[in-house]
Amino acid sequence: MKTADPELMRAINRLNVLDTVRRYGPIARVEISERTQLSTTTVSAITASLLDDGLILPRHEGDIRNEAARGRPRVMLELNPDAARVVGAKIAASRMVFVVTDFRGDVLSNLTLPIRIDRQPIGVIADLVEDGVRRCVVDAGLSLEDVDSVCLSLPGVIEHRTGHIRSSPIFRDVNVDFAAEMTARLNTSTIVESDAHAITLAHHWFGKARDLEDMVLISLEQTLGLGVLHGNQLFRGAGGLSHNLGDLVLGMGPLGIVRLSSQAGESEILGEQPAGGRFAEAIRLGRGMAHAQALIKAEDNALISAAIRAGEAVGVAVANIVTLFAPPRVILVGSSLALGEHFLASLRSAYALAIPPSLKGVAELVFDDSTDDFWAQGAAAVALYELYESPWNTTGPAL
Amino acid sequence: MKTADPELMRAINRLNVLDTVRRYGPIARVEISERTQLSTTTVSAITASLLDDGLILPRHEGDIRNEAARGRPRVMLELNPDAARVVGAKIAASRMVFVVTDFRGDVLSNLTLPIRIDRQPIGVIADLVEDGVRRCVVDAGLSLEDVDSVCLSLPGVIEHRTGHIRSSPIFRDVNVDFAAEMTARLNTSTIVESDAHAITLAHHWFGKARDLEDMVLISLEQTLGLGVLHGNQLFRGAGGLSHNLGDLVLGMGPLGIVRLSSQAGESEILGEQPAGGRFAEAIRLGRGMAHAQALIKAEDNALISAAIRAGEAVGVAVANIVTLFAPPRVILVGSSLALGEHFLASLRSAYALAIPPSLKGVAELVFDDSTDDFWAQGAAAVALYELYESPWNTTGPAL
DNA sequence: TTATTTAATTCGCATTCCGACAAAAATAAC
DNA sequence: GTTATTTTTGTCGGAATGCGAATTAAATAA
Repeated sequence: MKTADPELMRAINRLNVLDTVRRYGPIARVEISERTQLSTTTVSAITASLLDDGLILPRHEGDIRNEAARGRPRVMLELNPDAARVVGAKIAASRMVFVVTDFRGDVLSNLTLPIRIDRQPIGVIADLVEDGVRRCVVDAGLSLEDVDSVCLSLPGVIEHRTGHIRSSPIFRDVNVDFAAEMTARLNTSTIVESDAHAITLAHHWFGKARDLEDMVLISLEQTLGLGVLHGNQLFRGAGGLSHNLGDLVLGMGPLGIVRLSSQAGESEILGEQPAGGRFAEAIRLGRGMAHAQALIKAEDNALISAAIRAGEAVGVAVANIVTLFAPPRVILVGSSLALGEHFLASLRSAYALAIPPSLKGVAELVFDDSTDDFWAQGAAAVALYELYESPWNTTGPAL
Repeated sequence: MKTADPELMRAINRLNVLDTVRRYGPIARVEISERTQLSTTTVSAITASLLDDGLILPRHEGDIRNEAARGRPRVMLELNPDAARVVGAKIAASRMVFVVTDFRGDVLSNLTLPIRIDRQPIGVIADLVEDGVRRCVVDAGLSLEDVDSVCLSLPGVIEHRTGHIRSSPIFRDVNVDFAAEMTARLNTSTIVESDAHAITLAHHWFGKARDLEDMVLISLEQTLGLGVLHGNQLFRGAGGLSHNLGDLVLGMGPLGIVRLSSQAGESEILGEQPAGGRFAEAIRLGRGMAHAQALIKAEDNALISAAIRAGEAVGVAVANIVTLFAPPRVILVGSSLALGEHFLASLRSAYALAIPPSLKGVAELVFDDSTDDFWAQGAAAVALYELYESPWNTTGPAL
């Protein structure tokens, strides 16, 4: 257990204030005091220190005051966008998406590389990632020295704490210390995180879970992932392990184990397509779901039944997750949502059937089809959060 | 978020020291300092305060010293057993078990009431519980005024934080504020907790998880419960909700939803027995599993196949839990373990099939058939933990 | 009897947060 | 235009905390 000393105390309160400024910024000191339950004295001291470190700024321009406002006007504080830059990335099987954001998480530049990297050797992938990061940083008018941290998000089982990729559908090798590899290549602090966790934080910071401190997110992509937010924090399993939902067992059929991935995995939904055909080509390029959507509109029966089957499987899985975590909201994201109403309807009805009566109405189902940029922005948020936590001026006490 | 002030700091460190004394006591101050990473100065100050409050005692008698020990001898510290008394209880459908423990969690007296309370009105159950607590306290040679806290553990969905019983197989009513009801009746601070959580803490304190800070426990009784230990703490869901594993969906059969409880619930395993028969009578008295064990030994084919079916279902469920939490150990407890080798073997093989290859070997399966007393002792531990946490001398600073 | 070794305590310092008060900066009243 | 009022922000001293250095305590070894 971590020992509680004054330093930890300050770290906690600093993070608390900083995060309050992030969430509710521009915000006056008095309001920070109200929200954090810290005394105005303490808030003043901490904000002074944060101002001194250049992490926040007083807002002068456009002092919006109420008409009837009396007394000394509030000085609004907000994050200093220029306090840091980070890179967030979503690495998927058929594309990589990079964003550079400022200290607030606002996107400065983005870059999509539509490259199929499936099962390439680690060196090739690392080359491509390195290239993407560098190009995106240049696009933002920056140099890598200006970047404080990089967070790469990928599908699979990612051990954030150690930087290892235990297993990922896009890696041929297992148990790669990708964080160390990329830190060395970029000469910039680099961390890794599950893509599901990244999009979970994205929704907590910018999306459909800003108002919640507990929720669950399920990502339906090539891999099926899970993110659990618990008390405003990502719930990382025992060893920082992420969850691989696709491995969940839905039943023991006559042919053996039926896993969720075999019903709702991207490749299983799309099925075997004749090589060289237009559909197969679309899949190879990562446009499989978009193509499937078009085919479903044209009433392709095989695809429609696959979508329905997948929806049922996911609906049951979601119900099981809700049974375990009882979150107030479940957000579903990922490319499979593009399958359309057949998929969603069967998902909803399977969920309604599978959810135990006692939990009926506890969890709200929300569907979200964000762009890949949003995922990458979430990865950036992971990097930013670690910056917020890190002690900035370890060089002696605050003045 | 809780604001970090010196008071919180002290509370954290006090709890840390106290818990270290509990776990490793009798223990010298130097060793506490090593284990907690607190300075010897701080440990001295905190232990002085704990001694002052009478929560710990120096051990004089039988100073076991190493032969070759030089220097000033260590003063061993241990919990003061008389610092507090608590009552822990396991309330099940066909019996109630009470224990009175001292501050260390050692059992002073125990009492089993083999009463069937299934679905009785709340008043009747409360009467019986009140009676049991009072009798067990008297058995320990105490009066209720000597008891600092009572913790009642029951099956079902229990909201520990608010003291409400959301739903329980032994309650006719739902959403009962049982903690308030019993606090009023006993005139003693009373809390409620899921029985699965109680036995989870029992294993962490006294049983097969003393060495772990993360683990998962699955209880197989009338109700199927789950306890998750995360960082030495019980993981309580969003609203302090407990988990009801029986509601997990294992598959969509031709007859609709197949829930775990329909395969592995106690009543489903034992099946419909002819009313008035010996078996039915045994079930009514809570001896169903013992009876079943005897029948299985006598090669009752219906029961054997039920046991095998249940084992398969539980094995799959355990694999799914492991997929989500990746704990280093899973402890299985509960009356259903009495089904014997057929059940265990099919559980193990289903687990081996269902566990994803990447997680093979991550979790160790441990079976435990503790007495009901152990469950009740776990409930007592829940009560004790809250005492450890609570600020003892809010009356001014330490001297 | 003296030196050595280990454990525990005392003392002073740095840090934290907080309450009371004072300064700052605006509007409202005259 | 000057003064009073209101609200926000900063300053100062107090209380509590943990830590490092030095000191005391209590035993064995020489």
